[in-house]
Amino acid sequence: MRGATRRRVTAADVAREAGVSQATVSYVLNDTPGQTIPERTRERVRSAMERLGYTPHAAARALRTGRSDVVLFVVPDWPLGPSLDTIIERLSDGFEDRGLSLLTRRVRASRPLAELWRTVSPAAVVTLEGLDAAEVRAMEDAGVPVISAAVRERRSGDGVLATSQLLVGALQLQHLAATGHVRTGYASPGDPRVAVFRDPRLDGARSAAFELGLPDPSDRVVPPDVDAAARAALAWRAEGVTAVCAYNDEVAFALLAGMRAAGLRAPDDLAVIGVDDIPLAPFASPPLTTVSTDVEALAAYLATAVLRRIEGRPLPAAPRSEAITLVVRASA
Amino acid sequence: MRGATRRRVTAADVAREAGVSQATVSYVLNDTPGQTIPERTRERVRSAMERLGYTPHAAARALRTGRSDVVLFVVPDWPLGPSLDTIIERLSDGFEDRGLSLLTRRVRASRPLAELWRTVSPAAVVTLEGLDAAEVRAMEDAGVPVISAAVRERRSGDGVLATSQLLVGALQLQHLAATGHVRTGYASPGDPRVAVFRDPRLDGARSAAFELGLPDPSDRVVPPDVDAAARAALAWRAEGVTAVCAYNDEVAFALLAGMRAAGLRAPDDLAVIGVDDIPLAPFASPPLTTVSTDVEALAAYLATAVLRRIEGRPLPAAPRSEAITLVVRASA
DNA sequence: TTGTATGCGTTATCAA
DNA sequence: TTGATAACGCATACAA
Repeated sequence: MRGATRRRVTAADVAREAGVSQATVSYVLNDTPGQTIPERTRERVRSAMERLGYTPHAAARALRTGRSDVVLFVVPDWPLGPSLDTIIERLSDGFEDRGLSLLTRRVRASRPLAELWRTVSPAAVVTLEGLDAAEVRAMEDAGVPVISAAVRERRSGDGVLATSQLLVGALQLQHLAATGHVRTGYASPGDPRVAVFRDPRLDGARSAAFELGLPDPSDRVVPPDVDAAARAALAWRAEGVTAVCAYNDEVAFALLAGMRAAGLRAPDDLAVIGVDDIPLAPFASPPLTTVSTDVEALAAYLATAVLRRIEGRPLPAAPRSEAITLVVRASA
Repeated sequence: MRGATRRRVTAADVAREAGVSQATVSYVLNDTPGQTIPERTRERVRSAMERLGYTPHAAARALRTGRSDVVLFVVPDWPLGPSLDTIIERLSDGFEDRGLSLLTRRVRASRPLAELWRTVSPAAVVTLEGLDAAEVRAMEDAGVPVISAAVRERRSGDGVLATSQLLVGALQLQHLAATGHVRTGYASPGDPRVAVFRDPRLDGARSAAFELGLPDPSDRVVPPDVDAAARAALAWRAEGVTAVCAYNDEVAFALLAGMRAAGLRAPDDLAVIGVDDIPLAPFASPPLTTVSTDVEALAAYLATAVLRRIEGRPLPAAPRSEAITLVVRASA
């Protein structure tokens, strides 16, 4: 039986079975507007489809319409952590019932995308970073809506959601200030690729410090290594720093571990505040105080934005700024 | 300008530009074997492609060949943690230069897949769970290779990689036994959907205990909640348990946090060993001893298996059993 | 060595 | 209310 490769069931087969023309099948399949097909016929066609186990062929449809049922999600190369999963999951969920599939593609940052989207002819393109303007124009010209959650900075214009990383950093520092800290540190991740996120976060912390009349946060790299983290912690202590904003929760975990190794305790010797509120954050020792960026909201926004643009409807109003929440636990 | 939607560049355009027939373009594009095309012509065609910015249309190609450039990765609904990312990333990487795209789709367990693969006509289907046998047969009959990393149990036959979860559990318990523990516990996750992994792992621990003449591990649920975890830890202590195998590192983190809350210390009051060796494992307090399942190897195997089957070549020998490694840190 | 012609399964235009 | 029929862009059997 191997390789018997039964021919696939086509719309023509359904038509024959239902005793109608193949065009009619297409009409009832797509509820083509402007076609008046009596319920009787529709029913006949539908049951024929059912009986034969008909499934429309995506490729044929795509060839004909010039648009596939795929939404291309271009993900930059940087380590993004668990938030990415949330986004992907929410997007897929949102698309499933509309018959759209999410094609996720990690791409080395700012590599030309032309080949990718031209071959796939996606229904839309979603990205996290701000894409090259010329490239966006090319896609839009070709009729491919581009929805981008620019993380870098606020930009006006269609399809751009401003996720203010500045606010994240500011909120961290404000919390530290509110709990009485004056000299602060900023724990940057080892991986340089995340600079796109780190820079604005650090800037946010910086300006918050400035506005509060506090000294500039002292920036140090905290790599995912206990010893190195310990050294960083000690160095901060030596310069009188009493609290540090970590780039994200993973960096915070590393720092906490380093402090433990160095005999330092949080929050008394050094307070630590993270970003993301990852699932393990409550289980840190001590439980991690962090800033939650509500990726769910971001994902939800992206999903509806995509759907709206595919349907040619106007974009929903972007959430004023992401719902950024302080989650206070014990570490700061 | 909006909606000017320039017609796309087709192979015919390239042919015209290069002064050859469309067939020739196709030949050089695909290095069609059995065609002898002089380098001169090839070059002419290639430069024409370049000049016009030609990109083959995936849909048309798929329609013609009956096979798209998409590899469908069917992921079950259970929470899989960071290993999934690794698998996805490795698979995508492995496929990229072959021009294949990974289409990841989370699917509520054991829902019929027919609609999905029939519409997409993927080059192959990769799954983690054992799929319904009839469904697998249907796909293979339709010429779609199915590669599945069965996690449930060892099965013989094509395309099935046995990932012995039994061994994982056994290794955990053996380590605890080797470090002098007699009465042990098993920390199950709160989410019931992961039973597919949990059951064999627990079974593995059980039989290892049996073989060593030790009492059966005492199974308790440790939900992702500090208080509940604390209660579980106390309960274990009360029954004389001195060490527990956690279902995975996340459960271990929760347990460790619960113990801390209950004033218990690892490994003296209760030793804890996890599974997965997640990136944060070294930063646990104390650093987490765990069993690493080497997803990299699994992913690598899956990737080459897919490629081989697509090319119609025989499957590589499955790794005898996954390279399962004990990573000893401080918690057990 | 290259070109011609055909069909893959759909959708959409136009007649009937 | 429905049915022929012509693309869509490409791969390939066959002819030249």
